[in-house]
Amino acid sequence: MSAALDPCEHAFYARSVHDVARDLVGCVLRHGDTAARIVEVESYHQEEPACHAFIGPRPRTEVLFGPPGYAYVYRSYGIHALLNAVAEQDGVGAAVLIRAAEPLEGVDLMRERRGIEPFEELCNGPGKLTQALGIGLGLNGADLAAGPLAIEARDPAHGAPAVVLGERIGITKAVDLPWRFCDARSRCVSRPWPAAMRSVAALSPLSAAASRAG
DNA sequence: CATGGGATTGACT
DNA sequence: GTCAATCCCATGC
Repeated sequence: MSAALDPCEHAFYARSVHDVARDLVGCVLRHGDTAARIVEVESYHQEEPACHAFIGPRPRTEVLFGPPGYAYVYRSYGIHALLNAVAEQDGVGAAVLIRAAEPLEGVDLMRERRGIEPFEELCNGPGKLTQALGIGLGLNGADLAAGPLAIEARDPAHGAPAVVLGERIGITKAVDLPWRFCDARSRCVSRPWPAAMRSVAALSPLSAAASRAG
C-alpha cells in the first residue's frame, strides 16, 4: 500500500477499484466494540455484468454510484447483509466487497452474535463478518472516514499481507475475472480458497498445516 | 400486479 | 455433493 494513502481518508478510495481492493487487504475494519483484520476482498466495476452497477443507476445502487469512501450495504438472498466500500470517482459504480476478516477485538461478542465458537469461522464469509461485527442495512451510505463504521490502516505489527489473486466466487457472470484478493497466510479466508493459496509451499505456517492435512 | 433471481449460509445426503 | 430459507428489487405483462 502506498504510504501516502490512508483508508481513513476519502482519497484512498478515489482510484482504481482494483488497487483499492488490493490495498484493503490487511486493513482493520472496526464497528462498535468489534474490530477485525480484512483478509479477503473482491472488486466490482460497472463495466462488467457481475456488478450491481452494470445495469445503470437504480434506487438500490444509489450509494454505489456516489462519492468514494462510503459503505454500500445490501441484503443478499433475503437474509444476509453484505458490506462494500465504494470506490472510484463520484458517478462511477464500483466497490470492494469485504468478504472475510480475522477477529481482533470483541471476539466474545462476535461468538455471541454468530452463535458459534471456532475463531476461524467467525468472519470467514461476507455474511458472517457483517453478523459478527453487527453491521446491518442501516449502515448503507455510512461514511467510512467518519465512523461508527470505519476502516483503518494496517497495523505494522501484523506485517505485510501475502496478497494472492483468484477468481471471484458466488457469482454467475464474469466468473473468470481475477478480482478476488486474499491474504494467503490467513486461515480466515472463505472457502474455497484460491488455487494460489492451496499450492504455494513457501508460506508458513499455513503450508505446514496444509501438508499435514494432505 | 406476478414473477424470478441472487456478490450466502448452514444443514443434510 | 444438494438444497431451502427469505426478501428486495428489477422486469414484464
